Amino acid sequence: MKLTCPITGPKPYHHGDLRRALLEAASRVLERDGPNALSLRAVAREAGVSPAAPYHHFKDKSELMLAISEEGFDQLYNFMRQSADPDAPPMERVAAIGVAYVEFAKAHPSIYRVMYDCSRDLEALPDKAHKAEDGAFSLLKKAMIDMGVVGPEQEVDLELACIAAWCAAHGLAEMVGFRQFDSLKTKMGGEKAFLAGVLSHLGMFGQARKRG
Amino acid sequence: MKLTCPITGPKPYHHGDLRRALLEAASRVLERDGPNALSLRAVAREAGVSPAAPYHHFKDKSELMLAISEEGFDQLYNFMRQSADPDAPPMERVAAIGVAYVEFAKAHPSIYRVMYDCSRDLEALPDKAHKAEDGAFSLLKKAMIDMGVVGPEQEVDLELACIAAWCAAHGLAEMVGFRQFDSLKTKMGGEKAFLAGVLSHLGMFGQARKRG
DNA sequence: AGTTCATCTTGACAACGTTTAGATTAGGTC
DNA sequence: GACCTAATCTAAACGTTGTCAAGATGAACT
Repeated sequence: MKLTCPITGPKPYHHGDLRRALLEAASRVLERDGPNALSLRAVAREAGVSPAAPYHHFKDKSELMLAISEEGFDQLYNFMRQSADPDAPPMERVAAIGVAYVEFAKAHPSIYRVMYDCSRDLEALPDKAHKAEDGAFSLLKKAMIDMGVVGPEQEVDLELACIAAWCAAHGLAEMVGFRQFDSLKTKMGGEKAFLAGVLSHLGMFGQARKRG
Repeated sequence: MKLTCPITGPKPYHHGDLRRALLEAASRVLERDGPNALSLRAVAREAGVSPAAPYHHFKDKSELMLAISEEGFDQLYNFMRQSADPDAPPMERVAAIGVAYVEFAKAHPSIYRVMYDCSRDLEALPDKAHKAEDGAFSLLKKAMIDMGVVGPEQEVDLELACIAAWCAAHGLAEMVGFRQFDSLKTKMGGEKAFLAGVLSHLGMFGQARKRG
Protein backbone atom coordinates (compact mmCIF):
# COMPACT_ATOMS: atom_id res chain seq x y z
CA MET A 1 0.00 0.00 0.00
CA LYS A 2 1.29 3.43 -0.87
CA LEU A 3 0.70 6.04 1.78
CA THR A 4 1.38 9.52 0.51
CA CYS A 5 0.64 12.02 3.21
CA PRO A 6 -1.06 15.14 1.76
CA ILE A 7 0.88 17.34 4.14
CA THR A 8 4.40 16.02 4.10
CA GLY A 9 4.26 14.61 0.58
CA PRO A 10 5.50 11.19 -0.59
CA LYS A 11 7.73 9.33 1.83
CA PRO A 12 11.17 7.90 0.98
CA TYR A 13 10.48 4.22 1.71
CA HIS A 14 7.55 2.01 0.89
CA HIS A 15 5.73 2.60 4.12
CA GLY A 16 6.73 6.17 4.75
CA ASP A 17 9.20 7.74 7.15
CA LEU A 18 8.49 5.29 9.92
CA ARG A 19 11.22 6.57 12.18
CA ARG A 20 9.56 9.97 12.35
CA ALA A 21 6.12 8.37 12.68
CA LEU A 22 7.30 6.23 15.59
CA LEU A 23 8.68 9.20 17.46
CA GLU A 24 5.41 11.06 17.01
CA ALA A 25 3.44 8.01 18.05
CA ALA A 26 5.63 7.71 21.13
CA SER A 27 4.96 11.31 21.97
CA ARG A 28 1.22 10.69 21.69
CA VAL A 29 1.35 7.58 23.88
CA LEU A 30 3.43 9.46 26.40
CA GLU A 31 0.98 12.35 26.69
CA ARG A 32 -2.08 10.11 26.72
CA ASP A 33 -1.05 7.17 28.92
CA GLY A 34 2.02 8.32 30.83
CA PRO A 35 5.59 7.06 30.95
CA ASN A 36 4.81 3.66 32.43
CA ALA A 37 2.70 2.76 29.40
CA LEU A 38 5.46 3.61 26.96
CA SER A 39 6.29 0.18 25.53
CA LEU A 40 7.79 -0.63 22.17
CA ARG A 41 4.66 -2.52 21.23
CA ALA A 42 2.37 0.31 22.29
CA VAL A 43 4.33 2.71 20.11
CA ALA A 44 4.20 0.33 17.15
CA ARG A 45 0.48 -0.15 17.73
CA GLU A 46 -0.09 3.60 17.82
CA ALA A 47 1.86 3.99 14.59
CA GLY A 48 -0.13 1.19 13.00
CA VAL A 49 2.74 -1.20 12.33
CA SER A 50 3.79 -4.62 13.58
CA PRO A 51 5.66 -5.04 16.88
CA ALA A 52 8.88 -5.90 15.05
CA ALA A 53 8.84 -2.96 12.64
CA PRO A 54 10.67 -0.51 14.95
CA TYR A 55 13.71 -2.79 14.96
CA HIS A 56 14.62 -1.58 11.49
CA HIS A 57 14.99 1.96 12.81
CA PHE A 58 16.17 1.47 16.39
CA LYS A 59 18.58 -1.16 17.72
CA ASP A 60 16.34 -1.84 20.70
CA LYS A 61 13.90 -0.15 23.04
CA SER A 62 16.54 1.88 24.83
CA GLU A 63 17.57 3.44 21.52
CA LEU A 64 14.01 4.53 20.85
CA MET A 65 13.83 6.02 24.31
CA LEU A 66 17.11 7.79 23.72
CA ALA A 67 15.76 9.34 20.52
CA ILE A 68 12.69 10.56 22.42
CA SER A 69 14.97 11.88 25.12
CA GLU A 70 17.03 13.81 22.59
CA GLU A 71 13.92 15.43 21.17
CA GLY A 72 12.94 16.32 24.71
CA PHE A 73 16.24 18.02 25.39
CA ASP A 74 15.85 19.91 22.13
CA GLN A 75 12.43 21.15 23.24
CA LEU A 76 13.84 22.06 26.63
CA TYR A 77 16.67 23.97 24.98
CA ASN A 78 14.27 25.91 22.77
CA PHE A 79 12.00 26.74 25.68
CA MET A 80 14.91 27.93 27.79
CA ARG A 81 16.18 30.04 24.93
CA GLN A 82 12.78 31.62 24.34
CA SER A 83 12.38 32.37 28.03
CA ALA A 84 15.72 34.15 28.33
CA ASP A 85 15.29 37.60 26.82
CA PRO A 86 18.69 38.43 25.32
CA ASP A 87 18.20 42.12 26.09
CA ALA A 88 17.48 41.53 29.76
CA PRO A 89 20.22 41.98 32.34
CA PRO A 90 22.34 38.81 32.65
CA MET A 91 21.18 37.95 36.15
CA GLU A 92 17.55 38.07 35.18
CA ARG A 93 18.41 35.89 32.24
CA VAL A 94 19.98 33.22 34.39
CA ALA A 95 17.00 33.27 36.73
CA ALA A 96 14.62 33.05 33.77
CA ILE A 97 16.50 30.03 32.44
CA GLY A 98 16.19 28.28 35.79
CA VAL A 99 12.50 29.01 36.07
CA ALA A 100 11.95 27.87 32.48
CA TYR A 101 13.69 24.60 33.25
CA VAL A 102 11.38 23.84 36.14
CA GLU A 103 8.32 24.97 34.23
CA PHE A 104 9.19 22.70 31.32
CA ALA A 105 9.53 19.72 33.64
CA LYS A 106 6.18 20.55 35.19
CA ALA A 107 4.44 21.10 31.84
CA HIS A 108 5.78 17.88 30.26
CA PRO A 109 6.35 15.50 33.15
CA SER A 110 6.25 12.38 31.00
CA ILE A 111 8.89 13.54 28.55
CA TYR A 112 11.02 14.87 31.38
CA ARG A 113 10.83 11.48 33.04
CA VAL A 114 11.96 9.68 29.90
CA MET A 115 14.82 12.14 29.48
CA TYR A 116 16.26 11.35 32.88
CA ASP A 117 15.43 7.66 32.81
CA CYS A 118 17.70 7.53 29.78
CA SER A 119 20.40 9.51 31.55
CA ARG A 120 20.22 7.15 34.49
CA ASP A 121 20.62 4.14 32.22
CA LEU A 122 23.64 5.73 30.56
CA GLU A 123 25.18 5.62 34.02
CA ALA A 124 28.93 5.00 34.12
CA LEU A 125 29.33 5.81 30.44
CA PRO A 126 31.72 8.48 29.18
CA ASP A 127 30.38 12.02 29.21
CA LYS A 128 30.19 12.03 25.40
CA ALA A 129 27.21 9.69 25.59
CA HIS A 130 25.19 12.46 27.20
CA LYS A 131 25.27 14.70 24.18
CA ALA A 132 21.55 15.40 24.45
CA GLU A 133 21.93 17.81 27.33
CA ASP A 134 24.77 19.74 25.77
CA GLY A 135 22.72 22.29 23.86
CA ALA A 136 20.76 23.39 26.89
CA PHE A 137 23.86 23.23 29.06
CA SER A 138 25.91 25.52 26.85
CA LEU A 139 23.05 28.01 26.77
CA LEU A 140 23.24 28.17 30.53
CA LYS A 141 27.00 28.51 30.40
CA LYS A 142 26.78 31.45 28.02
CA ALA A 143 24.31 33.23 30.28
CA MET A 144 26.51 32.57 33.29
CA ILE A 145 29.52 34.08 31.54
CA ASP A 146 27.50 37.20 30.73
CA MET A 147 26.41 37.33 34.33
CA GLY A 148 30.01 37.87 35.28
CA VAL A 149 29.79 36.22 38.69
CA VAL A 150 32.62 33.94 37.74
CA GLY A 151 35.37 35.52 35.73
CA PRO A 152 36.03 33.99 32.33
CA GLU A 153 39.59 33.20 33.42
CA GLN A 154 38.40 30.65 35.97
CA GLU A 155 36.79 28.22 33.59
CA VAL A 156 36.86 25.51 36.22
CA ASP A 157 34.76 27.59 38.55
CA LEU A 158 32.41 28.46 35.71
CA GLU A 159 31.88 24.79 34.96
CA LEU A 160 31.25 24.13 38.65
CA ALA A 161 28.71 26.93 38.85
CA CYS A 162 26.87 25.61 35.81
CA ILE A 163 26.79 22.07 37.17
CA ALA A 164 25.52 23.40 40.47
CA ALA A 165 22.79 25.37 38.72
CA TRP A 166 21.77 22.29 36.75
CA CYS A 167 21.66 20.20 39.93
CA ALA A 168 19.51 22.79 41.66
CA ALA A 169 17.08 23.03 38.77
CA HIS A 170 16.82 19.28 38.31
CA GLY A 171 16.39 18.66 42.01
CA LEU A 172 13.65 21.25 42.23
CA ALA A 173 11.97 19.97 39.08
CA GLU A 174 11.81 16.45 40.47
CA MET A 175 10.74 17.60 43.90
CA VAL A 176 7.77 19.62 42.68
CA GLY A 177 7.02 16.77 40.28
CA PHE A 178 6.28 14.22 42.96
CA ARG A 179 5.48 16.30 46.02
CA GLN A 180 2.56 18.60 46.39
CA PHE A 181 3.70 20.95 49.16
CA ASP A 182 0.09 22.04 49.25
CA SER A 183 -0.04 23.52 52.75
CA LEU A 184 3.14 25.46 52.14
CA LYS A 185 1.91 26.78 48.80
CA THR A 186 -1.36 28.06 50.20
CA LYS A 187 0.51 29.57 53.14
CA MET A 188 2.64 31.47 50.66
CA GLY A 189 -0.20 32.47 48.38
CA GLY A 190 0.36 30.38 45.29
CA GLU A 191 2.80 28.17 43.47
CA LYS A 192 4.74 31.00 41.88
CA ALA A 193 5.67 32.45 45.23
CA PHE A 194 6.62 29.00 46.43
CA LEU A 195 8.94 28.36 43.50
CA ALA A 196 10.53 31.78 43.83
CA GLY A 197 11.00 31.12 47.54
CA VAL A 198 12.81 27.85 47.03
CA LEU A 199 14.90 29.28 44.22
CA SER A 200 15.98 32.17 46.43
CA HIS A 201 17.80 29.59 48.54
CA LEU A 202 19.44 27.84 45.62
CA GLY A 203 22.88 29.07 44.70
CA MET A 204 23.22 31.41 41.76
CA PHE A 205 19.48 31.63 41.36
CA GLY A 206 19.42 33.06 44.82
CA GLN A 207 22.18 35.48 43.91
CA ALA A 208 20.31 36.52 40.82
CA ARG A 209 17.16 37.19 42.82
CA LYS A 210 18.95 39.04 45.56
CA ARG A 211 20.75 41.36 43.17
CA GLY A 212 18.21 41.63 40.35
CA MET B 1 8.71 -28.75 55.34
CA LYS B 2 9.65 -26.95 58.50
CA LEU B 3 12.52 -24.53 58.10
CA THR B 4 13.90 -23.43 61.44
CA CYS B 5 16.79 -21.09 60.89
CA PRO B 6 19.60 -21.79 63.40
CA ILE B 7 20.34 -18.09 63.68
CA THR B 8 16.97 -16.44 63.94
CA GLY B 9 15.17 -19.41 65.49
CA PRO B 10 11.77 -20.83 64.49
CA LYS B 11 9.66 -18.56 62.31
CA PRO B 12 6.03 -17.58 63.01
CA TYR B 13 4.45 -19.13 59.90
CA HIS B 14 5.03 -22.43 58.23
CA HIS B 15 7.64 -21.17 55.85
CA GLY B 16 9.27 -18.59 58.04
CA ASP B 17 9.09 -14.81 58.02
CA LEU B 18 8.84 -14.56 54.25
CA ARG B 19 8.26 -10.83 54.23
CA ARG B 20 11.63 -10.24 55.84
CA ALA B 21 13.26 -12.87 53.63
CA LEU B 22 11.86 -11.23 50.50
CA LEU B 23 13.21 -7.83 51.45
CA GLU B 24 16.64 -9.31 52.09
CA ALA B 25 16.48 -11.23 48.82
CA ALA B 26 15.52 -8.04 47.03
CA SER B 27 18.49 -6.27 48.56
CA ARG B 28 20.79 -9.05 47.33
CA VAL B 29 19.35 -8.97 43.81
CA LEU B 30 19.68 -5.22 43.77
CA GLU B 31 23.36 -5.24 44.74
CA ARG B 32 24.22 -8.11 42.44
CA ASP B 33 22.24 -7.40 39.25
CA GLY B 34 21.22 -3.76 39.49
CA PRO B 35 17.84 -2.03 39.57
CA ASN B 36 16.70 -3.09 36.11
CA ALA B 37 16.88 -6.76 37.12
CA LEU B 38 14.69 -6.24 40.18
CA SER B 39 11.57 -8.21 39.22
CA LEU B 40 9.06 -9.80 41.52
CA ARG B 41 9.92 -13.20 40.10
CA ALA B 42 13.65 -12.65 40.56
CA VAL B 43 13.11 -11.76 44.20
CA ALA B 44 10.91 -14.82 44.74
CA ARG B 45 13.52 -16.98 43.01
CA GLU B 46 16.27 -15.55 45.20
CA ALA B 47 14.19 -16.25 48.30
CA GLY B 48 13.46 -19.78 47.08
CA VAL B 49 9.68 -19.50 46.82
CA SER B 50 7.15 -19.59 44.01
CA PRO B 51 6.43 -16.51 41.89
CA ALA B 52 3.03 -16.08 43.53
CA ALA B 53 4.21 -16.31 47.13
CA PRO B 54 5.05 -12.61 47.55
CA TYR B 55 1.41 -11.73 46.92
CA HIS B 56 0.54 -12.82 50.44
CA HIS B 57 2.83 -10.15 51.88
CA PHE B 58 2.62 -7.35 49.32
CA LYS B 59 -0.40 -6.20 47.34
CA ASP B 60 1.62 -5.95 44.15
CA LYS B 61 5.10 -5.20 42.89
CA SER B 62 4.93 -1.51 43.65
CA GLU B 63 4.23 -2.28 47.31
CA LEU B 64 7.34 -4.44 47.48
CA MET B 65 9.34 -1.64 45.93
CA LEU B 66 7.87 0.80 48.41
CA ALA B 67 8.96 -1.40 51.31
CA ILE B 68 12.48 -1.53 49.89
CA SER B 69 12.36 2.21 49.44
CA GLU B 70 11.35 2.74 53.06
CA GLU B 71 14.26 0.63 54.25
CA GLY B 72 16.52 2.69 52.02
CA PHE B 73 15.33 5.95 53.53
CA ASP B 74 15.90 4.47 56.97
CA GLN B 75 19.47 3.62 56.03
CA LEU B 76 19.93 7.08 54.57
CA TYR B 77 18.60 8.64 57.75
CA ASN B 78 20.96 6.62 59.93
CA PHE B 79 23.94 7.44 57.75
CA MET B 80 23.12 11.14 57.80
CA ARG B 81 22.73 11.05 61.57
CA GLN B 82 26.05 9.27 62.05
CA SER B 83 27.81 11.73 59.78
CA ALA B 84 26.56 14.79 61.63
CA ASP B 85 28.59 15.11 64.79
CA PRO B 86 26.19 16.63 67.34
CA ASP B 87 29.05 18.48 69.02
CA ALA B 88 30.24 20.12 65.81
CA PRO B 89 29.20 23.68 65.01
CA PRO B 90 25.78 23.76 63.32
CA MET B 91 27.03 24.92 59.96
CA GLU B 92 29.51 22.10 59.74
CA ARG B 93 26.72 19.75 60.67
CA VAL B 94 24.50 20.93 57.84
CA ALA B 95 27.37 20.59 55.39
CA ALA B 96 28.16 17.11 56.72
CA ILE B 97 24.54 16.07 56.24
CA GLY B 98 24.59 17.23 52.64
CA VAL B 99 27.84 15.43 51.89
CA ALA B 100 26.55 12.29 53.58
CA TYR B 101 23.45 12.38 51.41
CA VAL B 102 25.47 12.46 48.21
CA GLU B 103 27.90 9.84 49.47
CA PHE B 104 25.04 7.49 50.33
CA ALA B 105 23.58 7.83 46.86
CA LYS B 106 26.99 7.13 45.37
CA ALA B 107 27.67 4.15 47.62
CA HIS B 108 24.25 2.52 47.06
CA PRO B 109 23.15 3.64 43.62
CA SER B 110 20.67 0.81 43.13
CA ILE B 111 18.80 1.40 46.37
CA TYR B 112 18.84 5.13 45.78
CA ARG B 113 17.32 4.55 42.37
CA VAL B 114 14.51 2.43 43.77
CA MET B 115 13.84 5.03 46.45
CA TYR B 116 13.23 7.76 43.91
CA ASP B 117 11.52 5.54 41.35
CA CYS B 118 8.93 4.97 44.06
CA SER B 119 8.69 8.66 44.82
CA ARG B 120 8.15 9.38 41.15
CA ASP B 121 5.36 6.82 40.97
CA LEU B 122 3.70 8.34 44.02
CA GLU B 123 3.41 11.46 41.87
CA ALA B 124 0.30 13.54 42.42
CA LEU B 125 -0.46 11.84 45.70
CA PRO B 126 -0.89 13.74 48.97
CA ASP B 127 2.30 14.51 50.85
CA LYS B 128 1.39 11.99 53.54
CA ALA B 129 2.15 9.19 51.10
CA HIS B 130 5.80 10.18 51.15
CA LYS B 131 6.33 9.31 54.77
CA ALA B 132 9.56 7.47 54.01
CA GLU B 133 11.57 10.66 53.59
CA ASP B 134 10.26 12.29 56.71
CA GLY B 135 12.83 10.94 59.15
CA ALA B 136 15.78 12.17 57.15
CA PHE B 137 13.99 15.41 56.35
CA SER B 138 13.31 16.29 59.97
CA LEU B 139 16.93 15.59 60.83
CA LEU B 140 17.92 18.19 58.29
CA LYS B 141 15.33 20.59 59.63
CA LYS B 142 16.68 20.26 63.15
CA ALA B 143 20.22 20.99 61.99
CA MET B 144 18.99 24.00 60.03
CA ILE B 145 17.26 25.41 63.08
CA ASP B 146 20.46 25.06 65.10
CA MET B 147 22.32 26.75 62.28
CA GLY B 148 20.26 29.82 62.96
CA VAL B 149 20.31 31.12 59.41
CA VAL B 150 16.56 31.27 59.40
CA GLY B 151 14.97 32.36 62.59
CA PRO B 152 12.56 29.91 64.26
CA GLU B 153 9.78 32.47 63.94
CA GLN B 154 9.78 32.20 60.13
CA GLU B 155 8.80 28.58 59.84
CA VAL B 156 7.80 29.09 56.24
CA ASP B 157 11.29 30.23 55.33
CA LEU B 158 12.78 27.33 57.28
CA GLU B 159 10.68 24.88 55.33
CA LEU B 160 11.74 26.53 52.08
CA ALA B 161 15.40 26.36 53.04
CA CYS B 162 15.10 22.67 53.86
CA ILE B 163 13.33 21.90 50.61
CA ALA B 164 15.99 23.82 48.74
CA ALA B 165 18.74 21.89 50.49
CA TRP B 166 17.04 18.61 49.65
CA CYS B 167 16.69 19.64 46.01
CA ALA B 168 20.35 20.58 45.84
CA ALA B 169 21.51 17.32 47.41
CA HIS B 170 19.23 15.18 45.26
CA GLY B 171 20.18 17.01 42.10
CA LEU B 172 23.86 16.61 42.83
CA ALA B 173 23.45 12.96 43.82
CA GLU B 174 21.76 12.18 40.52
CA MET B 175 24.21 14.22 38.50
CA VAL B 176 27.31 12.49 39.86
CA GLY B 177 25.41 9.22 39.54
CA PHE B 178 25.12 9.35 35.79
CA ARG B 179 27.84 11.75 34.71
CA GLN B 180 31.52 11.18 35.14
CA PHE B 181 32.89 14.75 34.97
CA ASP B 182 36.26 13.06 34.61
CA SER B 183 38.22 15.87 33.02
CA LEU B 184 36.91 18.33 35.57
CA LYS B 185 37.72 16.03 38.46
CA THR B 186 41.29 15.48 37.40
CA LYS B 187 41.68 19.19 36.77
CA MET B 188 40.61 19.79 40.37
CA GLY B 189 42.66 17.01 41.84
CA GLY B 190 40.10 14.44 42.88
CA GLU B 191 36.45 13.80 43.44
CA LYS B 192 36.34 15.25 46.92
CA ALA B 193 37.49 18.65 45.71
CA PHE B 194 34.98 18.45 42.88
CA LEU B 195 32.07 17.72 45.23
CA ALA B 196 33.10 20.45 47.61
CA GLY B 197 33.37 22.82 44.67
CA VAL B 198 29.88 22.16 43.43
CA LEU B 199 28.45 22.28 46.92
CA SER B 200 30.05 25.67 47.51
CA HIS B 201 27.72 27.00 44.83
CA LEU B 202 24.63 25.36 46.23
CA GLY B 203 22.57 27.44 48.62
CA MET B 204 22.95 26.85 52.33
CA PHE B 205 25.76 24.38 51.73
CA GLY B 206 27.61 27.22 50.12
CA GLN B 207 26.79 29.47 53.07
CA ALA B 208 28.00 26.82 55.46
CA ARG B 209 31.28 26.49 53.60
CA LYS B 210 31.82 30.19 53.31
CA ARG B 211 31.20 30.83 56.98
CA GLY B 212 32.51 27.60 58.49
C1' DA C 1 12.51 -6.98 -16.79
C1' DG C 2 15.08 -8.60 -13.24
C1' DT C 3 18.10 -8.17 -9.22
C1' DT C 4 19.08 -6.37 -4.91
C1' DC C 5 18.33 -4.70 -0.65
C1' DA C 6 15.96 -2.20 2.82
C1' DT C 7 11.62 -2.54 4.88
C1' DC C 8 7.63 -4.64 7.03
C1' DT C 9 4.80 -8.95 8.75
C1' DT C 10 4.21 -13.31 10.80
C1' DG C 11 5.09 -16.29 14.26
C1' DA C 12 7.65 -17.68 17.81
C1' DC C 13 10.37 -17.49 22.43
C1' DA C 14 11.46 -16.38 27.22
C1' DA C 15 10.47 -13.38 30.97
C1' DC C 16 7.35 -10.58 33.43
C1' DG C 17 3.12 -9.20 36.63
C1' DT C 18 -0.94 -11.11 38.15
C1' DT C 19 -4.91 -14.30 39.12
C1' DT C 20 -7.22 -18.63 40.13
C1' DA C 21 -7.62 -23.08 42.19
C1' DG C 22 -5.80 -26.34 45.06
C1' DA C 23 -2.38 -28.20 48.49
C1' DT C 24 -0.16 -27.64 53.08
C1' DT C 25 0.16 -26.52 57.75
C1' DA C 26 -0.19 -23.44 62.09
C1' DG C 27 -3.25 -22.15 65.96
C1' DG C 28 -7.29 -22.38 68.45
C1' DT C 29 -11.58 -25.37 69.81
C1' DC C 30 -13.93 -29.40 71.23
C1' DG D 1 -5.65 -35.97 70.34
C1' DA D 2 -8.98 -34.96 66.56
C1' DC D 3 -11.07 -31.07 63.95
C1' DC D 4 -11.80 -26.75 61.88
C1' DT D 5 -10.51 -22.48 60.10
C1' DA D 6 -7.69 -19.35 58.12
C1' DA D 7 -3.25 -18.09 56.64
C1' DT D 8 0.39 -19.43 53.68
C1' DC D 9 2.51 -21.48 49.77
C1' DT D 10 2.47 -24.05 44.97
C1' DA D 11 0.94 -25.08 40.30
C1' DA D 12 -0.87 -23.64 36.29
C1' DA D 13 -2.55 -20.39 33.49
C1' DC D 14 -3.44 -15.62 31.05
C1' DG D 15 -2.16 -11.48 28.84
C1' DT D 16 1.73 -8.46 28.04
C1' DT D 17 6.35 -7.28 27.08
C1' DG D 18 11.19 -7.14 24.45
C1' DT D 19 13.38 -9.55 20.90
C1' DC D 20 14.58 -12.54 17.05
C1' DA D 21 14.38 -15.53 12.75
C1' DA D 22 12.04 -16.42 8.46
C1' DG D 23 9.49 -14.97 4.88
C1' DA D 24 6.76 -11.47 2.10
C1' DT D 25 6.70 -6.87 -0.14
C1' DG D 26 8.05 -3.30 -2.87
C1' DA D 27 11.60 0.80 -4.22
C1' DA D 28 15.56 1.78 -6.69
C1' DC D 29 18.97 0.64 -9.95
C1' DT D 30 20.99 -1.98 -13.91
